[in-house]
Amino acid sequence: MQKCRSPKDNLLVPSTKFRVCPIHITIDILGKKWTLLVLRDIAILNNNRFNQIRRSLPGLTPRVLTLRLKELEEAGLIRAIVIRESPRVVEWALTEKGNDIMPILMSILAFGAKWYADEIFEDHRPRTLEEIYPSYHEAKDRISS
Amino acid sequence: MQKCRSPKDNLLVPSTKFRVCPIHITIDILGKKWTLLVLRDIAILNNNRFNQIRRSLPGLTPRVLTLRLKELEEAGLIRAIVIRESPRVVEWALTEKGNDIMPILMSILAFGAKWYADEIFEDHRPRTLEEIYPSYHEAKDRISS
DNA sequence: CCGCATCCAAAATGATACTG
DNA sequence: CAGTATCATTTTGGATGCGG
Repeated sequence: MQKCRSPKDNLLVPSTKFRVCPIHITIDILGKKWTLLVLRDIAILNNNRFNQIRRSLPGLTPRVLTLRLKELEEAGLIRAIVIRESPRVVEWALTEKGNDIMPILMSILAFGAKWYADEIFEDHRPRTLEEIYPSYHEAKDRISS
Repeated sequence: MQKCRSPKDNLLVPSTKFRVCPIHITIDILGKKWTLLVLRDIAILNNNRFNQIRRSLPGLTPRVLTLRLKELEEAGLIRAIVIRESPRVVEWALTEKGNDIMPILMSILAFGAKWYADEIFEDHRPRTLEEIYPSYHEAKDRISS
C-alpha cells in the first residue's frame, strides 16, 4: 500500500502520505493466531501466568504460547516479571506500548457485543461498550477532556 | 472465558456477565491471516475488485483470497455486487455489519501511527488518528453529539 | 484480463510426552 | 510452574492452467 487514495473521492484520504501502511505494520505484530487473545488475557482478564493463560485458552498449546509470549516481549508489548527462579515463576505484564492495544481490544469487544449478542448475553440484547464498561469510559473522558 | 473478573480489584469487570467472550467470538471471524487486510482494502482503500486486492497485497494468493472473501460474505461483512455476468465481474462492498469494523481498523491504524512512525512517515513523527483523518473524526463527532 | 480451480511444497499450528 | 522436544496435522504459499 503506497497510497491510501481512492479513485472515487468519497473515501478516506490521509493527510500525510504513508511509506508503509500502519494497519499492515500493526497486523504483522498482532495478526498471528492467538496473539490478541493472549493480550486479552494479560490486559483484561489479568491472567498473567503461563498456565493461567493456557487454562483460559483451550487449544493453545505450550509451544505456541511460548512463541507468542516471546514475540510480544520482542515487540515490546509485554515484559516478564520474574517472581522466582528455579522453579521459575514469571508474571507477564503490559508495557506502556502494550497498554496502547487496549483501544484495539475494546473496539473488537464492542463489535462482538453488538453483532453477536445472541451468543454472548443471556438476554440476547446487544450492548455498547459504555454499557459494558462504564468505568473504562469515564477514564477515557477524564483523559481526553 | 467464563468470567471477566480478576482476583485483583483494579481491573475491568463487565457490568453484565458474558456467556462467551466477545473478543474471542469476533476474532474467530476476523482473526485469520489476511482477513483484516482484505477488509482494509475494501473499507479504506476502495480496492473492491478481486485483482485490485491481489495487487495491493503481495503474497496473498488467489486461492486464499477466494477463501477469505467467501468467509467474509458468509459472516455478513461484505456482499458481492455483480457488475456483469459472463465474464463475471463483481465488486465487493461492506454491509452495514461490515461498516462496524471501521473502528477496529482505525484503532489498529492509530496504534501503528503512534509506535511505528519511523517506518510509516517520512519525517518519522508519530501522529494521532485526528491528525491523519480529520474528516473521519468530524464525522464521528457529528454522530456522537 | 478476471475469477477462480488444481496440484504440490512450505510454513504454521496442534498433540503429546517430558524436563529443570 | 514454566516451559522443550518430537512428531502429526492444518493452513497457507507458489506455480500453473482454464473457461468466459
